[in-house]
Amino acid sequence: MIKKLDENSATYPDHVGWRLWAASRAWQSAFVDGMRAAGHGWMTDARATLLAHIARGGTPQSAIADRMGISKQAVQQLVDGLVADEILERIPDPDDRRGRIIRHTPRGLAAMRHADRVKQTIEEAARSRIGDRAFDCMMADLASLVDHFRAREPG
Amino acid sequence: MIKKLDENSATYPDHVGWRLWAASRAWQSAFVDGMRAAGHGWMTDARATLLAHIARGGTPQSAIADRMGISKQAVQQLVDGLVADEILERIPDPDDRRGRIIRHTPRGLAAMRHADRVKQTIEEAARSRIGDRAFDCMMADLASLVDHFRAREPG
DNA sequence: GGCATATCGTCAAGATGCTTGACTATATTG
DNA sequence: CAATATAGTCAAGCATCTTGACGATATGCC
Repeated sequence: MIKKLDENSATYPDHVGWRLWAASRAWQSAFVDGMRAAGHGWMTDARATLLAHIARGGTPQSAIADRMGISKQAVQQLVDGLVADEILERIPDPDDRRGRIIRHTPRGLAAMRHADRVKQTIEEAARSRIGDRAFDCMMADLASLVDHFRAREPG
Repeated sequence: MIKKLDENSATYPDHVGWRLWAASRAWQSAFVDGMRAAGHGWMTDARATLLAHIARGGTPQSAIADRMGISKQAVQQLVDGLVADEILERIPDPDDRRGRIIRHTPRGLAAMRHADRVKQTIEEAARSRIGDRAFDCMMADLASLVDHFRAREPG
């Protein structure tokens, strides 16, 4: 069994990176827990991240790898699993006969609708905790930060 | 070879969780890249996270697992590797004969001093990108958020 | 003191998520 | 048409994390 993060502070380092890590991890953990509690026992951190990179209308498999920053083979394996669980399906790309479009199955779409509700619940709780203004400010700052890092790390 | 995150936006989902994930991942990636470029080729994401949870004076091994939110066995394996690379060392805990204190070796301390500079460089760039006020605001908001999630997920 | 129970570190085995390398089929470019 | 690049796949392997079991030590209660 794994204990959750505790708060007894000593002289531990603290900086943006740590806080981002902790917040991101906590968010993801809350989401996966919420989905599992709602009957989606197949959800994992990696799958949640992958699913967050698939547009509702479908996304070329190679685009997923690019957006996630992992290898195409890793995407393939993740997608293989989700196809086996009937969450995703591969259809031929009409514009490129080499390619495949990854899109949600009906079951996957239902799960995504559920995921939206779970996310909304988590977000509303967080929003009411730190306040609307601070929350919106943080959202904007995070977006700038992401853009900043992207610019610094060229292909 | 892995491509970095790209920015061609379609109708992809966007929410706090995604931004936190992207920012956290980018920060960690920048840190690891910076350390490796500085000759610390042994640095990885998981090691960086672990090292961020060890106080300069040393930390009981079990406390690391608690703070990181992973199993004590996972911590052991990570520490094993860092001990083998002479970054960390285990010494007996004077207050608990079952326990061990994990602390930095001289080589580890040197690496940590270097890490501080790398972090500072990354942070300063980010700070100048989004502005001091927004940055400080975000730091505070992230701290609230982390506290919030911790409160929601009891041991 | 003595016993029940919990915790610390460890060994072992296994699952997951990622990597690189090699290969085929198709696109693109000149 | 030839050269080169890209999409997806198969295979093998490594890093990270998990659960289960165990001995040694602490802690709490009688």
